[in-house]
Amino acid sequence: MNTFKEYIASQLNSKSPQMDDLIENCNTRQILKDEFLLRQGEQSRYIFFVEQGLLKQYSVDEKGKEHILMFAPEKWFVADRESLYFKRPSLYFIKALEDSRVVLLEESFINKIAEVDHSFLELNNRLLNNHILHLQNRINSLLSDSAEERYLSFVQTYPDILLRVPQAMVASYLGITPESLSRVRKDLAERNFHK
Amino acid sequence: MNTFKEYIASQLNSKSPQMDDLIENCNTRQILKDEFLLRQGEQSRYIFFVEQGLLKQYSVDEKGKEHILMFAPEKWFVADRESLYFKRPSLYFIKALEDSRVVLLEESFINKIAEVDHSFLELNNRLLNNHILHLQNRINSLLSDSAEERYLSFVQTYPDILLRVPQAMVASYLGITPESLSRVRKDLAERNFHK
DNA sequence: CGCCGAGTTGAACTGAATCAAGAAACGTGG
DNA sequence: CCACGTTTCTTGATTCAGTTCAACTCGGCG
Repeated sequence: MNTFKEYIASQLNSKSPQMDDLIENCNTRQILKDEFLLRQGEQSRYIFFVEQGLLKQYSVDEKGKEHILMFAPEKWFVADRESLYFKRPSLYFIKALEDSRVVLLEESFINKIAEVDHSFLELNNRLLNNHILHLQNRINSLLSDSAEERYLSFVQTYPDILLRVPQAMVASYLGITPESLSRVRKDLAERNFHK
Repeated sequence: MNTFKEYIASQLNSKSPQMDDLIENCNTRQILKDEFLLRQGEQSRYIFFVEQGLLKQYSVDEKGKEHILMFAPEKWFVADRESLYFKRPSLYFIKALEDSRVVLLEESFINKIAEVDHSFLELNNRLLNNHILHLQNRINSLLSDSAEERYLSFVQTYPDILLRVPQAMVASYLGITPESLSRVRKDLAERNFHK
């Protein structure tokens, strides 16, 4: 098991029956590989928490090319905050890369649970701050680093995800073509070999 | 005038003398062009609110090249959340591009003011969400768009900043060289002229 | 005047994209 | 267990967007 309830319990030191109630009232959905949780143009109503499986958030440009904004494996949250929070049609898709189990959290959930347990706000804040710093560092990496450097730090940061998704998706996350990633890997392998 | 107090008042509908107290107890600093508010390697203690002037947050890579993560004009917040929130040495610099007046907010300020006025958490949340969506859209733009497209959307989004900073800094924000930006602009001008 | 920083322009170069073809890996049904 | 098609990955040849480096222009300002 790897539930939302357990995750919250592990992050918060307090417990209460009312909180358990709230958490158990959330919708949990079992979804299949390639199912959508959100489509470009739709308005998103939920923050998603991944209990099991793997999601991707991505955009599709005019030429039909995918650009992956994030992968969300177990214990991660994904949301299109622009759509959810500012009630605008979403620019992004969210789709399952594996059969997954996902908890759907309405926007009001945060407020409700915060009423019951004030330390939850602390957690929420930590999560938001953490998200921001990751995005910031990714921007910095896109501005500063070569394709190879970005690949290496991806391998460092997400070794688990590397093994779970096709190479072409890693390329899309890094902002390069699958062909380029293949060559980057070839170069690295050769340089490693000749030591 | 263009104070932090006024800004908060404009964003919140409630007012209280205790809140005014808290706000007035914050340090405000007058800083000169080219002064630093944060250096790479230091640990940041503050969220900065710009009352007047203009800041930039940026990194410097091994080759000494600058990469601008954000500009912060009047009424904006800047912080290195990685450093502030997670107590790590900062990867970034924050520096004044003009003589500026900046309010220094300690991390605890958020908690204190939230105790006094609960609707402040709402505002804090809106700001964090807003920040996240901007970062996300910028990543998407770096993944999807050409230099020219990124320049055009910069012009759209920050027409004011465009006029206040040297072109080379816009280039650094966009992730291209000053020479490239010069050529992008030339091309745009020519294409506009021929019809 | 003459200098200085900011911006432009040119020519050569390079990292990554594109297009096209082939090789491996994989699952599925016979 | 093999034969099959499908999706994934690699490789090569070519093109292209953006970089690099160097020289030059321009406008302000002492």
